[in-house]
Amino acid sequence: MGPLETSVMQRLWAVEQPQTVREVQEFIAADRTIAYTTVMTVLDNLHGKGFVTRERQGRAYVYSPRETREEYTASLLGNALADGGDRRGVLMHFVDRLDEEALASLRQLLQEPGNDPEGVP
Amino acid sequence: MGPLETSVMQRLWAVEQPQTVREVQEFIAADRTIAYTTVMTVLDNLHGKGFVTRERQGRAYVYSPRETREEYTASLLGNALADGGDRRGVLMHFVDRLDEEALASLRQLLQEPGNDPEGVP
DNA sequence: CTCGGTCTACTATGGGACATCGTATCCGGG
DNA sequence: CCCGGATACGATGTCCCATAGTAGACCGAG
Repeated sequence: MGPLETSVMQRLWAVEQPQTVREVQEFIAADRTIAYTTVMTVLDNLHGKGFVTRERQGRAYVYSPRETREEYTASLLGNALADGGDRRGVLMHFVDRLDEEALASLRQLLQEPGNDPEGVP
Repeated sequence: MGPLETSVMQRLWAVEQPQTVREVQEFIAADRTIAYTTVMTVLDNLHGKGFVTRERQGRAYVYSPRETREEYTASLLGNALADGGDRRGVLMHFVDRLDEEALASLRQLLQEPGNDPEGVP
């Protein structure tokens, strides 16, 4: 995903409402000049790649992210872990580099019996 | 990192000894045709990007990965986590999708007091 | 019903990274 | 000194992303 595509996604993630091309364009245009059609093309590409969904509202499309930013990032982590070598080794280095805040989150998340407590069907 | 670069890295990771261009080329040539100079260029690029180190052995270079595959992957995870939104949210989805084996590894790694147990300065 | 503005669809162009390899050059051993 | 293998350098082709113009569709106001 390129930098402009990333900017667009971050805009979609930052607001709750689905956004029109115009809204996204105006947001990015606050920082730098960018043509309306450029943003439109990017949104169309993102739609083609399945990163966003869109729906007609009047004659315009409104775009929404398919996943939340956190879900998307979690997918990235999952994919990287899946084909990045020995998983235990990867996780070892990964937690080694986490700060205390992240470690605390992780410990808490792992204690909660999110899935099957001691799974007896 | 492109597909050929990935192949080359995986070869370097798969063996312990530093590899010459020739050795890497022969390995890849087992699957598909590839010119010696192509592999050389890729290794040179990887060196330029800091993914591998090299050292002269006679008149040839021998190449070694700078990091283990697991360290490298862990870096990817760390970077993705760092700029992927709310870290707690990301971690939540991440652990949600892990299988039991990975969860067990993580739990064990988090119990070991790797850094400061209940750090009192 | 027609005009004008807004939106989309299609097309095109340029840059950068990766893949690919040829040629020129260099160097050590026989 | 000369040869074979290695490196250095550079040239192309391809693909993706960024960028944007133009043409056509559509809707609301007179």
